[in-house]
Amino acid sequence: MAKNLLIVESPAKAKTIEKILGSDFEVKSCYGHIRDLEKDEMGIDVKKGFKPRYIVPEDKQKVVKELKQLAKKSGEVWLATDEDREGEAISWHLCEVLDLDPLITKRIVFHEITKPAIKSAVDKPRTVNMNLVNAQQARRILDRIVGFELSPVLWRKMSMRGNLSAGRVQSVAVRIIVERERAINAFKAISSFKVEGFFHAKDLNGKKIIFKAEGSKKANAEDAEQFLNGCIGASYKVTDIQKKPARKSPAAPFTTSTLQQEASRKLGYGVSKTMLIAQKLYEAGHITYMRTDSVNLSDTAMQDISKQIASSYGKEYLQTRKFKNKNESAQEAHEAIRPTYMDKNQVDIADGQRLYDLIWKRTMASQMSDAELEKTVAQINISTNSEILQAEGEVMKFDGFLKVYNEGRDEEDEMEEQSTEGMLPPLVVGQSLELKELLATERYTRPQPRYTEASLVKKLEELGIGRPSTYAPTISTVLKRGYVEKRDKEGIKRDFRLLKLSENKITKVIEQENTGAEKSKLFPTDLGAVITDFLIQHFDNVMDYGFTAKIENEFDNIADGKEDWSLMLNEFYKPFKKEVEETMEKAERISGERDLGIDPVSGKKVIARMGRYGPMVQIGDSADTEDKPKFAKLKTDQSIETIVLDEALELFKLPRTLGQFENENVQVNIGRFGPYIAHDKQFYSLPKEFDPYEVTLEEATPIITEKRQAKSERTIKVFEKEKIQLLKGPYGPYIKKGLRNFPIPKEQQDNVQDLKIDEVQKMIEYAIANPSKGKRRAKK
DNA sequence: CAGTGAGCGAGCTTCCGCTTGACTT
Repeated sequence: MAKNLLIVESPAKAKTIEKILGSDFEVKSCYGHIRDLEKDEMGIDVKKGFKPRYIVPEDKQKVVKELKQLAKKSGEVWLATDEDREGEAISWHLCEVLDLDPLITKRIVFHEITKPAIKSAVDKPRTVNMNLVNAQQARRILDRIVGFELSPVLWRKMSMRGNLSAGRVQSVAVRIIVERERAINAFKAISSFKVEGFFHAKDLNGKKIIFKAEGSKKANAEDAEQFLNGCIGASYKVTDIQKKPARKSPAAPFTTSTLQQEASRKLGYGVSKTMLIAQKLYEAGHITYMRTDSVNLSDTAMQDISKQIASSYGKEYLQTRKFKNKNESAQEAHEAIRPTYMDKNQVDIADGQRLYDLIWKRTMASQMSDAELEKTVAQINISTNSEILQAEGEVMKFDGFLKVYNEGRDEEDEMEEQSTEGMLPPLVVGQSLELKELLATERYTRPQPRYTEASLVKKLEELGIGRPSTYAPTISTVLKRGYVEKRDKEGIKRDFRLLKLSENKITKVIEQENTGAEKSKLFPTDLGAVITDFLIQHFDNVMDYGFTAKIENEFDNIADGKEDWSLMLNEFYKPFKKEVEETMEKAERISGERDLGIDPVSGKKVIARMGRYGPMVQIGDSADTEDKPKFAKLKTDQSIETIVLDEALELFKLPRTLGQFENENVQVNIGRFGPYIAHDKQFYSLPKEFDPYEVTLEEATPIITEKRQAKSERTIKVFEKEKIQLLKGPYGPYIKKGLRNFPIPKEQQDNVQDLKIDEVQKMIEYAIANPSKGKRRAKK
């Protein structure tokens, strides 16, 4: 008898399931969705009740052809795609393509790839749930409508070139970044003084130590000074000691989102890197599926984990738990991310060990005992004063899960928790204390931090926007479109005041701290900001943070058979399409224009706005044909929203034409690598002792001639058309193309004079294709 | 590491969600 054909989404799953099911089944994978909407005219017949037109995309035709052939010669076809909206739709598309009747074709689901789960699924097959399929179609069609209607509006209204796009997920992601940036810019730091007393004491071994106690109030400068004055000659006494037990519980096992966050915090990985490595671990069979929103662990996994905890750490460390998903939008088609075998500690995957360790530890910890702590709070009385100082200490009584793993924290959470963990010396009520010093330190409130890739994912997940499979691609998209940039920001120096009472004398000092420095954070570009404002202005419905949650609710109703999908789409489409048409017709070009003031030299208006080539400042009116306006590009750390008149005017000082030398203009400018002089299509970097805003023609010409001389001595040959040079270096000849250098193979170094352009091209291509050799040389 | 910046207009671009490909040395 012919084998039955069982179809799943992932090929890695297919292999495991085939082993479990044995000889009755052949298990194949369809590699996710096999059909999608046609791209022409949106692939939707709006007038015929939003009837979708599906096609098999180019890259899926091979898979579909194979499945068709297999289905023909197989016994029964079983559909085992994931148990969520998308999985249900994939099953239905398979019915359509493989010519199966969805009313009778067997459809099974399981949340975990274990023998009992799959066997019991096979025992009770159902059929395709068309309501759920319709909910997916509504989701797909709505996303297509939003994306393919909004994007052309941007093409029409934006003067800047590039592939612009908008969509339900990406546009809100950009909005989050833009609004955070504005909150940071609008933030005004408020300072207050925090009082800390440092006291001498002895620890259990009689060793001298110093411990800290804090005042409860935040004071202004005057009050702080007055308080310190009042403490001159005071004595200090312990008046109360409270001990409280505390517990700490482990976090749930990883989902896609929490894995991305922890890998970012602990390993510094971007979300794409995390997913790439996780994919490799999954394909090698080391971990369960990595695109999941579920925190569940299978029973067999729980047994495996329990056994491992008991044998490695002892029974007292074991405390099993069932975690519940906090996220309403979760569809939980898979398990949490966990190792497939807990006794496996080493993985042979490039870059995979550290991520695997993280997954292993988090999984172990999730089923381990709570950590038990004892918190001690001591009150310290000041004889001259009603203010009370409080010392806090924490002692670990039982480490529990902390033996294995402690979850990292975001900057955002750190701001709220000013933790004072640590040990206190043994203290008794009534004990007198000797003061070392009393400090009143000026502290500033901080704005919220900018998002990292991972904290943006966390935010999107909280809003129910996007899915585990799309978090990383969404971030890539907004970066690729130039709406958002990932970069570092240098901090600025800030003074803060410090009052110190020591040996009954008060001293005042001003110290400096660095503030606002950020690494690898997401910043909105001007392009992202102006497009966001435009979209909010005209399409506030779609741009609303609650929009996805709202339509998800309706998709749920469709899935429950309580709502008709084409009616739901129509309800959305009518006002949306009207707004699209009105905006296309009436809306002004997107410019983000801001008045900065008047140029004192020319008396003309200075504005900042988006131009054809990006954000810029402009002096004078575009319509003025007599006296044409002047333009200058913004620097990378400047933006239309925050630039001020003086900064704008500064930009017009460069590039500066100094005059002519050898009948060619001499210009100074600041480039990516610092100030430079441009002359006769050549660039010469400006020595540090010269200021680009001050340097004169007389100073510049010697620089040109000297550098040219030095260069000519080093030059062997120039292929001018291609801007490729052969140069002499201390280690032998090399190729210079633009700003990059490339090696010349040893065998050919003797006859560099005779090299032809195509030979040199080949060397460059080779060097680019084999970067390892270049790197080794560069390191030395 | 230049210069450009308005609007017109061929013909182009675009969404979200599911899954991994592999023309060659």
